[in-house]
Formats: sequence, C-alpha cells, structure tokens
Amino acid sequence: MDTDNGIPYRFEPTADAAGLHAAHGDLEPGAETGVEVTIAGRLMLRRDQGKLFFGVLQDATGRIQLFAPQKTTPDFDGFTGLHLGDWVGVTGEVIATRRGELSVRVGSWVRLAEARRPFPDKWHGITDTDTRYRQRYVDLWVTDEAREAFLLRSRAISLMRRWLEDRGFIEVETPVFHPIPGGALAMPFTTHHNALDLDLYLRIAPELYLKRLTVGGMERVFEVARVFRNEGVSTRHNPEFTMLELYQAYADYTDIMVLVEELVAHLAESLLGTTSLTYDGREIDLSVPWTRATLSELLAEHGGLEVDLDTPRPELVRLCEERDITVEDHYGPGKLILELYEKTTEPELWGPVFVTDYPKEVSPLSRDHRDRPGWVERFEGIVAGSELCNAFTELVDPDEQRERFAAQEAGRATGDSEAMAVDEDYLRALEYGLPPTGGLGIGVDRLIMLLTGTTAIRDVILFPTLRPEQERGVSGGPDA
RNA sequence: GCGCCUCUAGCUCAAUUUGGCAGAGCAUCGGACUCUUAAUCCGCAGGUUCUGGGUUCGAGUCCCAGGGGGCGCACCA
Repeated sequence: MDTDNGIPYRFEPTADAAGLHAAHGDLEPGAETGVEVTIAGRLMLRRDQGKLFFGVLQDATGRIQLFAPQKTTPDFDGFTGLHLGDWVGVTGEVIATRRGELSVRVGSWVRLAEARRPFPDKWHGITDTDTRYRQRYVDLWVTDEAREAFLLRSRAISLMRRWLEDRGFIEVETPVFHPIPGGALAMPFTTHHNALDLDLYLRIAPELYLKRLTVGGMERVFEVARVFRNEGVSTRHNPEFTMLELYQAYADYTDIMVLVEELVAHLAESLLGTTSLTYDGREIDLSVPWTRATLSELLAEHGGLEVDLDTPRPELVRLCEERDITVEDHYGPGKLILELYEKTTEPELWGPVFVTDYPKEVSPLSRDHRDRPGWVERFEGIVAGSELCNAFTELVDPDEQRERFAAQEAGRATGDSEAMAVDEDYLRALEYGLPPTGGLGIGVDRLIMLLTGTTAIRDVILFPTLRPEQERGVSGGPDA
C-alpha cells in the first residue's frame, strides 16, 4: 500500500455502519459470521480493557463497534494508542460480542488521519452555538441533530427537483451578477468587474432572468438560486440564502397555490411520513388544501380594520400612527394598508394559509387583479407563522410594466431606497411577448427549518455568515 | 443600529450575602484491567478567568470602556 507518513493514498471500504446493522443486527451474543468486511471512519469512543480494546467507529451512515483483542490485533499498542477523532480503516470479521454488541473484530487496521486537535466532550459535544457554526466540521461529528438536519436538507432539495422535473419543469442557472438589481425590493451587495470597469450587484432575486427565459419559450422553468440581500442577520435571516423560483406559462396564481401546497405536502410526506408536524411547540397541518383568504379579509378579521384603497390617506396614516408604525412621506394607501396588515395581522397567522391579493403599489411585477382595481393577483404563503413563499400572476404587459417601474423610480426619488430600478432589457423582452404566466419564490431555508423543526436559519445553513474570527492565523482574508 | 443576557482549562461546567490560595468531569500524558457501552480505578499535567482601565490590603466576583456571542426590537424571505 502506498503511504506517506504511514497514511495511505487511498482506501477501499466494502461496508458501512448502517449496512452492517441492517445485515447483521440480529446476531446472538457471541455469534461469529465468518463475513469479513472493510470499514472506515472516525474513532469516536475508546474503551481500553488492557488486553482487550473496544472502539466506536462512526462513518457517514452511523456507528459500529470495533473489537480488538491483544492476541489477534496487529500492532495492538499502536491501535490502542489511537486518539479520539482519528480516522481509521479496519478489516475484520463481523461478530457479536458476548454482551451482544454488533462489532467488527480487528484483523488489520490502518490510520487514515490523525486528529491533532482534541475532540469536544464526548457526552456534551459543543453547546456554544458560535463554535458550532464556525467549526461545522466538528459540529457535524458531535451533534447528531445537525448532521441529520443537513442530510434532510439535501434530500428535500433533491426531491424538490425530481418533483418539478416530473411536471415538465427544467432547471436553469441564471447570472448571479446583475447590472441592475431587480425582482425584489431589497438592498443589494455591490461589486466591481475590473476588466469591464463595471459595477455589478449580487442578485437579490433571479426573477427577471427567469421570465426572460419564459419569453424565450422555456414554458416551465425553475432555479434553485442563492440570492444575496444586504440586510440584518437574525434567527430567520442570513445575508445569502436559497430561493426556489419557478415560472409556469399559461398558469395564474391559483394554479401556483395548488402547486405550492402539493409540493410542500409531498416533501413532508416523503421525508417525515406525515403532513402533521409540530413546529416550535405548535401543531401545523400541511395537508392539502390550505386555507385561502384575502389580505383585506384577514386585516378585517385580525386587525379589526375595514379599510380599502379609497380610504382617505389621513385616516390610514392615523391608524398606522396609533399602532406605532413609522409612516414615510412616499407611502401611498397600498403601502399603508400593507403596513397595517404586517403590524396587526401577520404576526397572528400560523397557517398554512395563502394570503391573497396585495396592493398594486407594493407589487411592481404582479398583474392587475381581474376584479379588484388597484390590487394585484399575488399571494404569500404563511406556514408556521413564517412567510414561506411569494407568488403572483405575472405582469405581462410591457406598457404597464414601464409605468410600474416609473412609479418605483418616483418612489426612489422621494426616499424609498429599496425601490426597483428600470430594467430596459426586461421591458424589451416583454415587448417580444410573455404569455400568461404564474411565478413563485419559496424560501428554501425556511422550508427546511419547517421540515427539520429548527427555529434558527443557521441550523439549516452549513456555513452561515459570521463576523470573521480575530485570532491570528485563523481570520484569513487577503490583507490579514 | 438600540435594549437585555452572556464570556472561567481543548470540551462541559463549578467557585458561599460586592470580594480571601481558580476547582471537577471528559479529552491529553503515565500506570492497572480479556466483554466494554459516556467503561472503571490510580497518578501527572493543563489557566493572560475575553481585553484594557478603575475601586480595594486583596477582584473570576464590584465599577467603567472595548470586543465576541445569544435573545428581543427594526428591515426583510
């Protein structure tokens, strides 16, 4: 075997911990199988009995005991000298010990990596959340829930892709660098391309590019998109996060509601075996269909406010100020009503519920409501008290879209720093014709939080955004 | 950005009403043990108590400033 400082260049396991438990989990105490396997993993526990050594090996699938008698183990002293955290490869017979523990009796072994740093307490693990996020490579070994949450995340996104592809959606990749930030109302990160001497923005949403593709004839298209918003960090916010966006030609927002509830119910059923979940101590039933209610209805029911777009502005302003909502000059009636909803009603919603029909003023990319002037066909899905998705019947009329952009520009001029900029190329695309289309954005991280029962977004993002460590030699960075 | 809480050995935690030699378990190191299950037992070693000031005969403890982290508010998905 080729080695360097005793460490081989490659290793070939023939079995894993979960597979051994599945195949031999019912052995009688003291049983020998005659089956020889090769396994590899990290030594997580060691119990030295003098002339007998027990170790617990953990691999990607689980844990299995190593059984090493002095008489039969090559370089027994070397083996018992292994440290917690060392990687080791072992070949030997599958047996059950006298106490009935399924084990591999060590016939030959090789150290695959040395753990030069001591592992955390084998019982308590790491409790300091900062250390867990900064040293995820350790957290994944010692925190079972963390490892399980990320495995579930991987399976959920895989299932999501398959489910969409089964319905004729194709996955695409659109630019992360945007010359004009668009598709959402948010503060972008800025950067610069030297050769082109061009200021660029990291995307806050892939929306406008995906709809260009619908113009281009991709009738059902989706992207699992990392997006970037220059906003605060909290238990529900990370500056970079993942959105599933999709666009379906010939569909309206009612079709998208059906798609969302079916997709989420499918994921829950497939991953958890049920659509009845408990999140943060409260029940949530994801079974289809979800409740639908208009924003106006909910505002009347929960906020006790019977207001509409023709309610006199001073009246709306008064209602806001009574509720400690900061009113800015550029707020129109639509924005004021949305503020009232977000202050009085949204915190009371647990869901799942589709909140439908938003004011046109705050929805520059949504199509006019077919029955309600001044409103648009848009909905948000509230699940477990959190905004899971945002969707609408897409605005397809280029003239109307130009007017909406112009209104946004006007808002920017009067102090709305997050107002959308005019995107002339997007308007040109619309002038080539966007068919009736339904669009959707789902916050993937929040969906995973729901499915894993975690209440901190950092528990579903492997490497969440953190301030760099100040310690010498760890902080990195070009100027460090 | 503002408010509240928090920071002690590699990890998990102690340290008496403002104060009196900074300790334990696990891990590491040395030793014992042929069926352990967080093995057990004996021993050694391990510290800028986040940093810097201050009060005091004396500060992990009290005060001030700064830093890291958590939670809440605000913005949002």
